[in-house]
Amino acid sequence: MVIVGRPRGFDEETVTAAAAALFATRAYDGVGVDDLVQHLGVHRNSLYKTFGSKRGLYLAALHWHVSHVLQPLIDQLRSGRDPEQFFDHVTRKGNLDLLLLAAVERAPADTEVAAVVAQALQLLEQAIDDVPMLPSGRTGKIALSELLGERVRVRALSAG
Amino acid sequence: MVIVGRPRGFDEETVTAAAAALFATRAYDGVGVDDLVQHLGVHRNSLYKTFGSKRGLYLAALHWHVSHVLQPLIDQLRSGRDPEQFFDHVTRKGNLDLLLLAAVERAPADTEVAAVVAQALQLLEQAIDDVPMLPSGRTGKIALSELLGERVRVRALSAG
DNA sequence: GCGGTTTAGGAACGGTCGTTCTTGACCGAT
DNA sequence: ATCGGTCAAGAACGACCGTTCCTAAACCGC
Repeated sequence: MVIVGRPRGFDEETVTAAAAALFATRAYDGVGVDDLVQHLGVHRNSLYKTFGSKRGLYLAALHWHVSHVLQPLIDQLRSGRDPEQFFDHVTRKGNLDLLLLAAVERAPADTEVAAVVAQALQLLEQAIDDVPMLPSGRTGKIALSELLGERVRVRALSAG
Repeated sequence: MVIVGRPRGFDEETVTAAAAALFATRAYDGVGVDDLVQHLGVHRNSLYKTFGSKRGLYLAALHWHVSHVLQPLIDQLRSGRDPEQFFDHVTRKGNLDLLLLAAVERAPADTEVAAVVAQALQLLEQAIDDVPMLPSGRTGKIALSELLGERVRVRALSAG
């Protein structure tokens, strides 16, 4: 495979990460392609050439979020050091927002999103379940629900 | 005040309830005025005459949901009988979905929605807090978070 | 009946959506 | 230098959005 033609002036992963940040703030339909073009600094044509469609970019951003944000947090939790910091990163900072929005808003309308969300939730649940010395009677499922709900509350109150 | 003119052919509260049901399934931007006209059986002009705008109808639906769905559930919980049924109505059935969507998706973009959501969450939290014989160490805040998160999980997995 | 008022029914509006097309600049290999 | 290819830039597309306007029908008080 020989590279031919003008090289692209943007880094695909950087753009994907920026898209993830944007999709984490507003609902899918609330983020226009114009917004993406403006915040990502990449032209429409390049976006469509690279990701195919707005949905393609969203799916790429969601996958990136799971593997480059959630997975490191999971790894950190599994390392056993500072489980409190995991809680903080997830609830206080917005590291769960894209997954949360995807679960609540997109998943019911997009089976592919639903599948990614389901897998991510499973990963999180399992990781929490494997934490030693979890208070008795508290499964990973319950602890994860508490995490998600806590973030819902914080997010809802953060505006106004 | 004397009534003059053709009487309306629909019940305002029935329409509001139907709108609430619709807004509970999809995101705000995902529900078009055409959808509302079709599912509610009321024509555009009447909707705009009655509620002013799509946002006005949404706010009416949200208020109705809080006072006619959540409040009765709260009252039932406070009555002390069958607290398990409260949990079931809220998580298994969709009785929390409109509030959940409003909290996650609308509240950050609409301060009036945020205010209604904040008050509703406060009501729920207080009601749970006042339940006697709550397991020690479990505040209403934590129990409500768990409720919300559980519903997020169920909702995300219900599609696909 | 009649006049006044409100609803019902659609057509129509400007704006914005996601997407595509057109044009020219750019780069690597020949 | 030239050709083949990709990229950048912006205009343009049809479709749909929320909203408004216009006309006819239905009802009340007189």
